[in-house]
Amino acid sequence: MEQESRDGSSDDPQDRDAQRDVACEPESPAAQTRAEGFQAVRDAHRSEIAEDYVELIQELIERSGEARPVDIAERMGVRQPTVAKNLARLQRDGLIRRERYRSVFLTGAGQALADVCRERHKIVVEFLLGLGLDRETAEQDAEGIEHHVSDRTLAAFERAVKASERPG
Amino acid sequence: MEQESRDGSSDDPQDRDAQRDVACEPESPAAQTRAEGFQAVRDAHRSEIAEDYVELIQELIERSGEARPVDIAERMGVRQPTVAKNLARLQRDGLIRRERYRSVFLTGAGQALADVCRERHKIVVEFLLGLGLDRETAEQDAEGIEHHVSDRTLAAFERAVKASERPG
DNA sequence: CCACATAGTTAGACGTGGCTAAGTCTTGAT
DNA sequence: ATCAAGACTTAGCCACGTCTAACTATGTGG
Repeated sequence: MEQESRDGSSDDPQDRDAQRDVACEPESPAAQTRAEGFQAVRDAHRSEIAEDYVELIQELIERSGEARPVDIAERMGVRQPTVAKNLARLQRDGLIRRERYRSVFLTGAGQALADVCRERHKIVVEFLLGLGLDRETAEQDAEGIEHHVSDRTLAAFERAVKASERPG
Repeated sequence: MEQESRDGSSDDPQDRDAQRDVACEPESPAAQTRAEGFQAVRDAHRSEIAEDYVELIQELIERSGEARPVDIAERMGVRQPTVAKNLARLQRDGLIRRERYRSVFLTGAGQALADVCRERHKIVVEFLLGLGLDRETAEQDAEGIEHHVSDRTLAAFERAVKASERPG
């Protein structure tokens, strides 16, 4: 999606900081790590919409037999043309299948992504509930948090949930 | 093919609305709440950049006496023109002060925002550390998570941190 | 069979947030 | 005092994700 021009090349355009001495320790390896963190957050943002949509589509299909753009729009809190554009991107990325004026269906890839997201969402919600939060807060915060939870952190959440489930 | 998979009846257009009514009563309140959640996430995204920048600017000023665009760019992992654009928006929004070809300074509002963000960041990191995560994972995940933590959830995190600090 | 309501699409605008290329300003060495 | 290097800006590109307005398709009912 973004520019792929910064991958395997030798000339690293990012470290022109050889002359930075006094201000911030030579070569600042901390800055490097930090930059990667921000990069990861930006990457996560790019997949958020896809994840939210496939998760919702899966749920709609299960609950009512089909996923109509108008229902997606209502639940996402956006207008229909917004849904149309986003669905076009999802289709381009091979996550959904559709025909004009018809409902939306998940491809194998879309289904797989939806499964992962649903599981992760469930863990995050249960974890937050375990912290003593009310269901609504847990659900809403999970919506934002779930896309930024690394595998390690998710595992830690799961551990905590399991631990509180059998407190003995 | 999938069109038939909704419930077995061929292409009866009537059961579409029938199912809809059953599955999610008109004007469904659940969908409403959900939509608000997604809206909140979108709102959070819009403030993320501002928060990350003021936090970083505050830190740079404290550690080296000034915040130069080139250093911001390095730590954010983006190019200088990107920083320039974002700083222009920050200035427009009254969070920073600057003159051409000079370093950046926080306004009162920017300082206040930075303080809040720093505190919140600290709580989230400590909370994640308390879960048994290594520092690097905690820092990186906190970067993504912190912008999506409601006051209630932050309070719950803080409680958990305090509880584990004095384990009894 | 036609008309109307609703679902879906298209076109076009706007702001964000990345990028490169190329220009301008500042500053420190000579 | 000059001049080169590095910091900063400008201009222009692109994709995303939102919107409104207006058009088209579908299908129900008179």
